[in-house]
Amino acid sequence: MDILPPRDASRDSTSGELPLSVVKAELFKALAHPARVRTLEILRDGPRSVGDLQGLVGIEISHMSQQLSVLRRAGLVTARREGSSVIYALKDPLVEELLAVARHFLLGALAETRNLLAGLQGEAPPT
Amino acid sequence: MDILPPRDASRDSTSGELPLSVVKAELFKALAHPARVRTLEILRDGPRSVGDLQGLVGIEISHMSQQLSVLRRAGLVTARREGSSVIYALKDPLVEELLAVARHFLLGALAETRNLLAGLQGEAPPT
DNA sequence: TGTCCATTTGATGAATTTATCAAATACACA
DNA sequence: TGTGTATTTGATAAATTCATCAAATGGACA
Repeated sequence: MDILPPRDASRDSTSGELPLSVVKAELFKALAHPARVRTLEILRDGPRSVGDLQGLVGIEISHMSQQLSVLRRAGLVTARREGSSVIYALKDPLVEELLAVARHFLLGALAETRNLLAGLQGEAPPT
Repeated sequence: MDILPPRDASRDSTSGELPLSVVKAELFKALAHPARVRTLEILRDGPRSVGDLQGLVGIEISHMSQQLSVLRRAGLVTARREGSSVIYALKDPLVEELLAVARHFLLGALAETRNLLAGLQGEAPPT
């Protein structure tokens, strides 16, 4: 991680946003895995037990539990115990909105070129 | 990365979204670093050269260039050469919206408890 | 052409994340 | 209490990302 220098407060966007950008990065980090995104997408349709999620996401149960703990720590989901199983749910409707905005952005990008993954454009800087 | 199993298409959210979740995760990965988030926040206020960004973000120039290449590959920013310098800009207004939604989510979470980083809650599953 | 400035690329070690396995914990129920 | 099911935790190797340095590239301009 970077060690931030004295800090240049000359611009507006530089003031008071240093910690926020770190926290935002943490949030995005929590979203930065296919299994976690899938999990949130599934939870959009309603609460689910760990076992259910595991089947739908298609990863090993202990891995599922680890991913859920990442989502929990980021405050993206809540968990409540129900009998012998634990039921997870989205914590905030803004999580759905975050996914929706991401989807719109990607669809827009796709409409224009098709290669976020293959990376044939946006690849090299202007020459 | 996970190797996805045959796939369970019994639920709606499971159909046709497997690749999208991977691409979304790529997008969030591109956002998952404080320097990159800062960079985008700065670019909200208008286009900037690499040198300017480097000063404002406060990381080494070659590191700055690397981070910009991550943002470029994710389609979050555009670059154009102007004389001897390269000017970066946000590519899509939805990038700003993504940051705004993230901020709202975090402010909401903060209002309720204060520990995404320290992780004193959302830490343990229900017992 | 040669030199300077701006930016990118490549190489590399350190740090972090991912995926897997084994073991622990929690609860239900006989 | 003991057994079975559900979930979490801990350990660990493999993969990825980060940060730093040195070298390469591109353009401006003398």
